[in-house]
Amino acid sequence: MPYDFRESERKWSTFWKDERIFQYNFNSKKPTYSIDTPPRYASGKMHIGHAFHYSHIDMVAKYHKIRGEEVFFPLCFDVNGMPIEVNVEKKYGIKMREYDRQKFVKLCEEFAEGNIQAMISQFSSLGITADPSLYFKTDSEMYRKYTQISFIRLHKRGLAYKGKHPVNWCPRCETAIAESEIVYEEREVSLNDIKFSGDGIELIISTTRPELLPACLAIAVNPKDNRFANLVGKEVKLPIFGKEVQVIADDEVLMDFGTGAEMICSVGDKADLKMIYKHSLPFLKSIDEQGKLTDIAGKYAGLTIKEAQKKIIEDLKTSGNFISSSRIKQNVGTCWRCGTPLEFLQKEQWFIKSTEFKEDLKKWADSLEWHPIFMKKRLDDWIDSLSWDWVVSRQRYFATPIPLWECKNGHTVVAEEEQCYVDPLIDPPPVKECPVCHESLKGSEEVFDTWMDSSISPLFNTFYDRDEKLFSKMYPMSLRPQGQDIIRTWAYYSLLRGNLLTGENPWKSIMVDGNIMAPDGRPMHASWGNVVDPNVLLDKFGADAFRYFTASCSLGEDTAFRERDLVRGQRLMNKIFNLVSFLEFYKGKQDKDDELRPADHWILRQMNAMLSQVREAMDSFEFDRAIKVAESFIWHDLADNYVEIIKHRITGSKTYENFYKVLLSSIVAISPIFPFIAEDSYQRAFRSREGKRSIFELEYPGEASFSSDDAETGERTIDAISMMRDLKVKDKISLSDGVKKASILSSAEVKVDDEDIKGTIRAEVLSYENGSIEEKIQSLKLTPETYSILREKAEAFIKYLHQNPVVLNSETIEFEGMKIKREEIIVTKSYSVQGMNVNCGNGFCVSILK
RNA sequence: GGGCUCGUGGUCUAGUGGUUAUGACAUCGCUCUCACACAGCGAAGGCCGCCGGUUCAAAUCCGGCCGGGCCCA
Repeated sequence: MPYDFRESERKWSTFWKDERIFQYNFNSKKPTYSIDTPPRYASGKMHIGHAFHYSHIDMVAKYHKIRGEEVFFPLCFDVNGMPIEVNVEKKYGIKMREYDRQKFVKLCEEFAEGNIQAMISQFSSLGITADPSLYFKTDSEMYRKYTQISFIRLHKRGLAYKGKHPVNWCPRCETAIAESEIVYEEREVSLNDIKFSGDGIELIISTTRPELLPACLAIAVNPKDNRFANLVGKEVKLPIFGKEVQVIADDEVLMDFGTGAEMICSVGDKADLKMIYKHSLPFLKSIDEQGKLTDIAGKYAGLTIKEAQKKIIEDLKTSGNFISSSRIKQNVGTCWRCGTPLEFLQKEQWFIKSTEFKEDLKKWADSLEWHPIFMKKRLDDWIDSLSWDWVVSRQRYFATPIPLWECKNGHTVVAEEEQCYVDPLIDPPPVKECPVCHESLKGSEEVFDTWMDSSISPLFNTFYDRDEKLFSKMYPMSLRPQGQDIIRTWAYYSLLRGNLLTGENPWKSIMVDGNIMAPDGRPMHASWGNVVDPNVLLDKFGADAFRYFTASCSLGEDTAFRERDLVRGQRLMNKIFNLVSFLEFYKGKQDKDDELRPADHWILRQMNAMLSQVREAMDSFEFDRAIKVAESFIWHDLADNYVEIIKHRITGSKTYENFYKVLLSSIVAISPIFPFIAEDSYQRAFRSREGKRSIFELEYPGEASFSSDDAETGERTIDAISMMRDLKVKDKISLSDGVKKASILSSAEVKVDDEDIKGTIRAEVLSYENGSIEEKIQSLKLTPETYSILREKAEAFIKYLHQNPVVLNSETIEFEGMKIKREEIIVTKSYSVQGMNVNCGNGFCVSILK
């Protein structure tokens, strides 16, 4: 009966849950291995990318468990923020900003909660055993409390402050628009060339926004641009307005856009914003919330953007400053609701200081262990590129409220720590009135950037401020696993917050994962029709097969989805099932005493090598290497060769015991990747003797002792047997049929295990023959060391050896004045034996006689 | 446009200076063989994206180009 993975997966995931196999034990004496689980965002079903990431994380968790560590792997969900708001709007056909705020938040909470249940069950079917006893959700009061407290602490230390920063603003809806609410549209706009003049100089700039002329702060040119080389640093006058601005150099100015000179205004777009911070220019407000020009626009004040644009162009024409205009295509950010082009509007925002910690941040990042290492460079580059502090306030509903109250004069009162969790729209301020101007206080309507919540996960997980003793034991955590796309957010902000609040990095190492692409190599998009549903895969191939695929992807690299890897995974799963069936079949049928034979030593040697390679690979998060090594051992060494050789003697107790041990060790080694078949095998064939409830309560196997000499003989025996079996296949002799004679043909002595050969091949006799065997050099290899000594003469040397094989009989070989040791040459010979059907390998040939 | 990254048989992939480039899936032979036909044995299939450089020697190091991916508050 073949392996029923559906039944097995159902059974063991329930078993793990009921028996709490993966529950963290706070009283354990084992060292803790803690994982800062990415809180899964609860906006909908998990897709294949999530399944992929969490499978990797789960492999790490299970691996550390069998390495004897107490694994802290919380089950957690992120719910704050816009995607859920948008989903709720869609689901109920409502608009957030036109709906009652508290009711809307309730709908968001319910929506998220509904998804969470579905996600927990998906985790479970993937064999991901994140610990429900360590459950958290980022909108719980307990969690938000620490988001708020951490803000209060940073505020007290002067690290949180209020300043001006632009937000995307829809002048028609009169509201802030989040980045992800922006719809980019290609529109045709006018690019106008306008003449600026100064003290004996003149230059022509290009702009699509002439109405921002009154807010012009500077003219920027590229320092490499010879056309403007003599103008940098000089002052020019704004046409119409007469104000003097400086010509500055910045290498981000595009030389081939328009005339190569551009206005820096406050604030037309993101490029302007960067320039303003970079060159410390002031913020001017030339457009107001309704999209009309402000007082600084002088006679244009009160005009709409369109009107002002027309009027200013007309006036520029009159004054002779208008040179020309051309139509270009441009991506314009528009409001998702009404399609109005958005403005960048300066508003009061809360910041957390980060730019002054740039050098510290790089040092902190440097003291983390990165997997893979190149991901650190991305963070470093991000840090280097920072021009302004972290803006933490958002004008939205479903997130952690900023714990403060304001009076009408703009003074703020921040909540006391004891009040948290606090909602200033509901709860009263800690003082009755503004301590500065005695005006009444109003709760802030703003909420935190959701990264404020997510980036305290390592603090929350380690009981920061809740339990000093636990905190000092748990912090920093062992590992932060995360996606490459959020290095600049989650990793960066967590590193900043953790260090600012505790003076220490939040984790010891970080593992950064790539993405799963569609089979066509592009990202999966519903609209491209290339999405692969993980549930379909689980039903068709099973969770272990899916995990096999995820293991075969190198950490940090984007990999196209490959169903064929699931095919292979499923086959390996069945291979293991059948090996266990074989063991079970012979259980209790041992009726003779025996001794370990060379092949047994050989399999132990191979197993040791496999175990240490898998360990090294898993220690460095190289799942692909781990699965490859384990698979090759199980499939080829164990199943193809060892099982064949012991079939004739498994009724001996030592043989059986050896197979039992090797098989169990192999299954334990692979259990983090193949948890279901591993558990199933354990329960079926090993639990009654091993005693532990689950395979995950066993420890990673240690080194087995073996004799090297015997292992060598074993290897030759394996070679001889596989060549002989091959001959049987070629001669169409059934493998179960006996043969009269099996022969080893060689000119030199060959040490093999006669009994195993006879037993496996079912030969009556094994004879050693020194017949008329012709030896021919099949291939010659030099060790790399020899190769580097011989260099260009290497090929000539190899040719010489081919022509004069006799010299290989001496210890040292002289060639063009150089002496090369015989042992530096690796020779493979080919053999032929006249009149006989033979198979030849490394050092000898074999034949069989029916 | 910038940073990082990837580009290897039909498909996907291993391989960070050396000799005959790894494996999987698919394909084609031959075998129901007593754990497994979800298997075994064998075969075919590659100027390692392109161009140039360094080197006795490059899939591998360097530069440029072309194409894919992530990120750019």
